[in-house]
Amino acid sequence: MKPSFYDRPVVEVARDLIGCVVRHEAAAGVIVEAEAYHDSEPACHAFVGLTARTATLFGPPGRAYVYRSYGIHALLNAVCEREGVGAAVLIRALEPVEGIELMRRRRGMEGVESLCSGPGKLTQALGIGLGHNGTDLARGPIVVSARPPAWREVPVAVDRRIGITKAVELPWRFSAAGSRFLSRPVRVAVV
DNA sequence: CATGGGATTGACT
DNA sequence: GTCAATCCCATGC
Repeated sequence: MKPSFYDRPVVEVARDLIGCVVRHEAAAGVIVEAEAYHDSEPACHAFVGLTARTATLFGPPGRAYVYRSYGIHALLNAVCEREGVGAAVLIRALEPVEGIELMRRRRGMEGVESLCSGPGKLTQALGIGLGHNGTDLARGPIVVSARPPAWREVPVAVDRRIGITKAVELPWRFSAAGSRFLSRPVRVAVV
């Protein structure tokens, strides 16, 4: 997707990313779950302002923000809104579509449903690491591209974000309604 | 300079 | 359901 796609309110981008494809080398999947984060609310890393850690978030839209979570996992985000605003969409789950054997080897499991059903799982399955922080999502090596025809009109469910302790009430989690590949079930409404 | 806390996962009771 | 693993970085002394 072009940078202009990401240079919009982060909640809109999160919703519109459902159904888009993430590829890294020989592995690819359709985004079935994503969450929005914005520097105006305390669950966002950028809430603390511009620091070494958040520099990518405040940078130009359309880049990858990759950080280490719980000392173990790498989590992938797409930086949104204009430079100077700290906002990003966390990619939380993919439906695997290509390189499934490679994903199985990297994850050490068989079931397709568990290969990319979580933000730390999908980076492991796709071979994404901290070295990808700041890279361009239009140029690669991680590439996000438009919805395939079958995903053009996918119904999107809305829910509260997962795994956070602040601003838990915001309905900023989006997912492909009824998908078997989510990190956790949806509790609320469908748009 | 020391410390505390995660946008998680997988193993275990 | 509970819990440990593990490390970067923001904060506070």
